[in-house]
Amino acid sequence: MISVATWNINSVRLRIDQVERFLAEQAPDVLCLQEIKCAEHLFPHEAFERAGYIHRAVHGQKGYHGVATVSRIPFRDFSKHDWQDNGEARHIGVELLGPGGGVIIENVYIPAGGDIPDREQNAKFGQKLDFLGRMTLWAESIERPTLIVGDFNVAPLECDVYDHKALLKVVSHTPIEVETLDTFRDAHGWVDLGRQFIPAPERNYSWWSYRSYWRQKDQGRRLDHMWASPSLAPQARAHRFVEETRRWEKPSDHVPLITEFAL
DNA sequence: ATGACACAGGTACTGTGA
Repeated sequence: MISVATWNINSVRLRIDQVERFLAEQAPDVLCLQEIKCAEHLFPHEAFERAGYIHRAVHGQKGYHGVATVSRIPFRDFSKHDWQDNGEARHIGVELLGPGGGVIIENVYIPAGGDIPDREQNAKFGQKLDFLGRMTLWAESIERPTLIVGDFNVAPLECDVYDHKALLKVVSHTPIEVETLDTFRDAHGWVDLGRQFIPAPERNYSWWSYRSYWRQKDQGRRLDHMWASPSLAPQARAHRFVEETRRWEKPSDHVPLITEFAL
């Protein structure tokens, strides 16, 4: 059995103690982090080394964004895509060796997309849709069993937000984003493991704003996802959101997801 | 009602998140 986790940590240096606690308590074999917010030379390699996560692939960037995949089972660096073609560090892919050998794990941080859901008025929104468009072209040619995880910054289903009607014009839940994400899903037949194990319309939010009003009212969204290739999905045995981390002191605004595979 | 918070960089305040 292999377990894989994903977590938008919102600064890995600020929250390295929480990462260590999570690794000690949940013991995933692989952890994919987004928004590490540092260049690779400032990544806290020592803490992961001590915890037994001796295999690491870091695609960092000064100040913003940045992703990293750490593991106690061997992997090799597989790919770093720049689906915006602007130099931002939003993806890293690894290939598992040994247990789970041959499986590709893609760790992605899809752009948030700014405030206004209109590419004419807001270039960032267009960049988000174009990022998904380039991912779709890429997905059409995938030939390996693949798990893609991360902060997708889209809550696709009505039950993935606290108020569907109120959020139809809010970036992360607009119809054009959902359609664009659906097109990406269909390009490879990705299986949404979150909804395979926690079927709609059950609540399973992964993100709550830092603004206290939204937190107190449980106004969350499901922005983080784990999707498996059709050939890999049948091996998934369990899936959970570790919601308690959102109640830790000085938490990330996202919580981790974990999937266990019979590999 | 779309406000409220939090991070890095750098040391006042901006860019970013979503």
